Amino acid sequence: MNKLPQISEAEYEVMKIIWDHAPISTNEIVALLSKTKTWSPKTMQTMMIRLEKKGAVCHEKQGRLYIYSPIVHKEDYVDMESRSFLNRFYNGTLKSMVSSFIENDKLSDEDIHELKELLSRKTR
Amino acid sequence: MNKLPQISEAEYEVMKIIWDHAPISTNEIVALLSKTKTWSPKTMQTMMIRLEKKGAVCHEKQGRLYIYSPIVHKEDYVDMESRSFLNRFYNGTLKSMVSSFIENDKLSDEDIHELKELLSRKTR
DNA sequence: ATTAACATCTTACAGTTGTAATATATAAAT
DNA sequence: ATTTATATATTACAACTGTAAGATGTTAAT
Repeated sequence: MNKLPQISEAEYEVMKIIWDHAPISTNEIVALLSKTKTWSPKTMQTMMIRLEKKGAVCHEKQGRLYIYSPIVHKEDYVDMESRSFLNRFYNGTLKSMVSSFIENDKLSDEDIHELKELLSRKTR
Repeated sequence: MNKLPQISEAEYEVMKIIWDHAPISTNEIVALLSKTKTWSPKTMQTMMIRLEKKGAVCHEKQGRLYIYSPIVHKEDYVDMESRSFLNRFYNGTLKSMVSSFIENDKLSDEDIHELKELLSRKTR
């Protein structure tokens, strides 16, 4: 049961690219991130280095280029964050969160309908 | 639409006490926090000062004692954090989160049943 | 009046994060 | 061979966080 590293918000944006496109070179990461972020390539590179130091990703060399791959699994990470979030704000349960959303009218009738659909489908 | 301050994880623990017990003195905050935290009272006081600087709480004096009250509303804050969390990890929708929980078998039959209950109650 | 308690105020310090700039090494171009 | 381009490595720096310790001021006790 290896503990997952903590990944900052900006680092997480880099992780998403790596998860979706690994194995992927530094340049490709920069190109993809540039589509949505205004960060300097230097900044992006700092993220990659930090992610590697944290054990979230690794790289292999291809000539002098770095090719990155994830070590941490996305599902595991999102899972951990979700549990942590629910613990912090909703007594640790999804039910509590959904309940609160309903109470505070955060959900449209449409949303509620879709959720019921989802749940029904699961109960065979 | 005043922007909410960012409140760190440790600061949030202090906020919870203030939300639940305001108006509340420094000493009472320390006493209540000590039940679950091992922090030094100095540390707790630092949190209070930072929360005030951020505009999350305010105080009035009673003799030389400080009596704290929240400025930021808990609902608003949890709301913001929830939206932010969903955006980061679940495309911004609760549906996506619930869906993922179902897919990954994070929910017991019991949980699913209760959720359906909740949702049904709301539809009229 | 002094002193002891104690509340608040000021300062500290290292780790993380956001956000790069500069330096170095190496491959490509001429 | 030299210059140029470019990838990686090193360094920077301030804000935020966790975690307090020490200084100062004020009330309470003697």
